Amino acid sequence: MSTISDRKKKILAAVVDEYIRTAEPVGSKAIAQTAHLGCSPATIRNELAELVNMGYLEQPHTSAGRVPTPMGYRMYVNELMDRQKLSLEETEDINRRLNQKLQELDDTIDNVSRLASQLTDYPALALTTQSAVTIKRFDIIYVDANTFILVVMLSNNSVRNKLVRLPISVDQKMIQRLSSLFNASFTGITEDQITPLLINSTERAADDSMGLSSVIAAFAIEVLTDSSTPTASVSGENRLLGQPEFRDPDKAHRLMSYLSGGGHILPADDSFGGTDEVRVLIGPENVAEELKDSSVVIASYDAGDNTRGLIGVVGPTRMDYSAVAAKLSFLAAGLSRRLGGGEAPPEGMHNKLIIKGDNSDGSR
Amino acid sequence: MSTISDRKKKILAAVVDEYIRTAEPVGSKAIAQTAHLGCSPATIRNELAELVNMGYLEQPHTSAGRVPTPMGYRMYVNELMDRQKLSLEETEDINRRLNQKLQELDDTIDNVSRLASQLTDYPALALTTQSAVTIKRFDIIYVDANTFILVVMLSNNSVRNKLVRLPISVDQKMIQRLSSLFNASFTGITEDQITPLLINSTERAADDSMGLSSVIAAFAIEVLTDSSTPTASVSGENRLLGQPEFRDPDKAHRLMSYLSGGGHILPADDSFGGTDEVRVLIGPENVAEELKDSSVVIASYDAGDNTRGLIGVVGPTRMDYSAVAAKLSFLAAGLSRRLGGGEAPPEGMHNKLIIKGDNSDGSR
DNA sequence: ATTAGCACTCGAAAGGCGAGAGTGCCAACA
DNA sequence: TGTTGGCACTCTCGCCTTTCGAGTGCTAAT
Repeated sequence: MSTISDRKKKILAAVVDEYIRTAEPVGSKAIAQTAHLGCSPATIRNELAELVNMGYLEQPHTSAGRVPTPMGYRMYVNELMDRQKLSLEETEDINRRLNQKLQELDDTIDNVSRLASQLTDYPALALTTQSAVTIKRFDIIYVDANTFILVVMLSNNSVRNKLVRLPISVDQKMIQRLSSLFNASFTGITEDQITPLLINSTERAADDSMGLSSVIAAFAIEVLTDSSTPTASVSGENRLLGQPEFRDPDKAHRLMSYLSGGGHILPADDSFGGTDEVRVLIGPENVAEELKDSSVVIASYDAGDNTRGLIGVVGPTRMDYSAVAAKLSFLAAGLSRRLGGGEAPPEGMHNKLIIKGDNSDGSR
Repeated sequence: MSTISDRKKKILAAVVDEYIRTAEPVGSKAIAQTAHLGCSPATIRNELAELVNMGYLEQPHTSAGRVPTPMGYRMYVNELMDRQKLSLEETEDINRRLNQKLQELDDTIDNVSRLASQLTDYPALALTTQSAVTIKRFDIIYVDANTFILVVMLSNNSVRNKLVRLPISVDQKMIQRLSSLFNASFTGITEDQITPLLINSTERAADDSMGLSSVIAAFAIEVLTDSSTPTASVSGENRLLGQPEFRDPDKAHRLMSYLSGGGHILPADDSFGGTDEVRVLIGPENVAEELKDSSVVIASYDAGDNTRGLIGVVGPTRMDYSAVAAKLSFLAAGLSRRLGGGEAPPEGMHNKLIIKGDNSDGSR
């Protein structure tokens, strides 16, 4: 791939900036005015023609302005765009919302996606890629002869409970016995270590003739699968309709349906790097067919207990990458600080914004 | 209001049915064929003209077919449409899904709205109008010197928990003392009965010099407010885009934004009647400006503990009222059976479908 | 009261036209 | 050699006109 002159870069950046702003193909004249390089529209036209040849730009039709190609966006994201720093108001706003959100019930993942969507004004989704979860503690609370409450504390420090009602009577002794037995033998193990054998032995040890053990074990399994199954939450699909590229209802419908289905945004294979890395996937770089002409910006955060969470934002390729990346990065850092175990930078501090993308060759 | 001939009713019904099916203005010829009354298109034209005069129909423009007015739909819903019974497959499908859904975590409200949306293929929302909730049981589980778990069982039989971590150490005795104290004095009371006075006395009784009581009380308050605050869950907004009347992206956007905001669908004033009543609000009968040209079908179910839940479906006025009402009714009955305390009819049984609407005078 | 016939109306789709934005190229220039 | 003004050209978009057809309203006959 041939090198690219400095002036071309400036022009390319100007085209992308302008196109992001207006959503209209941008012409030579406009660039001559906005990017203050001392040269005339004619010169710029020559440069533009070359940028088209190189594959960074394209024209919708012969006599229209230029529009960035995915490759153009890629160049822009990797090298050209100014890494936005958020204003003080913005950072304060985000922190304030974060504090407020996380205080509410810890349906965190819903809140995170909603927050991301509100901040960026694009549809957003949050997901956790929970790794192996184990039970840290197991308690059973006796309510009355037919009722007890299971309480399970997981290795990721979330607590789950379930109310169990029985058609038969159980005495308090039995519950206590079961409680301590489960607390002893079901802690520290992963889901697939809960075997019928284990359940059986517990049952015998507790002198449990009524099969309570299996009910309880079922709950343990349910909680563990549930917690180690990655869950997704999508918010603000409707914001898609604000974007001119989705004026076509069919197009919008397709993408929205895909998203509502908890769309799998990530290229499954690669593992995400460090916390403060932001990944950008542009148009055809996406694996999902439905996303081939949209872009996705993803940030990753430390959700504690070796769990990583992801926040993603979906929009047209003509997305405001700079602003979105900055916001997501900051949001992710904030979440890591609150949820993660590690040594996070103090609040309000800007992390260096590292943006990575698909390392596909530039071919189209 | 003058009476309306029998044949007119049949014609009106035919118009609405056909329009619901095709979304296109329906002409005299089409009716002559579908509704098998032995008369010619010309006769039907005369009748149609009168129906227009009476306000049941209108024409988009002079030489187009007829389209029902809200008043026409109202007549259709109240008297004309055949109360659909669901097929056996459909009822089985719903029951199956219900059983499955409710087994998963009891984020029931989300599941209910999602299910309603899937069933009807319209956007749906579920809400609970929780009444005064009290605490039934209060437990504190000691984990370690700095950690304990609060477990609260509410009068509506849901159980909430919270993990509390302290910068200071607490001994197990203290926790036990607090647990039994709270279990004694915080049960059976509503949120506003938790006064600083009460907290203080608990604090003193427990010999709690570290203010643990207020932390715990804060949780109690949080849970109670949270549970008695009505919450809404909206699903399937995107299905709106499948409807031809929402091909205009702006229109779609407006309504979707409104819905996503947890739109207040109900006319606030009136209390909902019995469980198995389905309410239909047509176009301008809606209070919210955003819904003035859409329709809403609402069913109510018994969510236990004197709590009523609502399931609503939103669509164009040209909505398939019959099918939607039948499905929602059945769904609501199923939910009542599972969640409610009372004497519900057995599974699979069809309840009589009672449809009520706005009792506004027929004026436009 | 119903029906067949017919002129009429109006919107949707198809074609034509002009304006304007933007290009590509060329010749002149530093 | 790179830059610039000039100019003819291209293509879309919006606007107007025309055509077509579905469906009506009215009238006269049954």
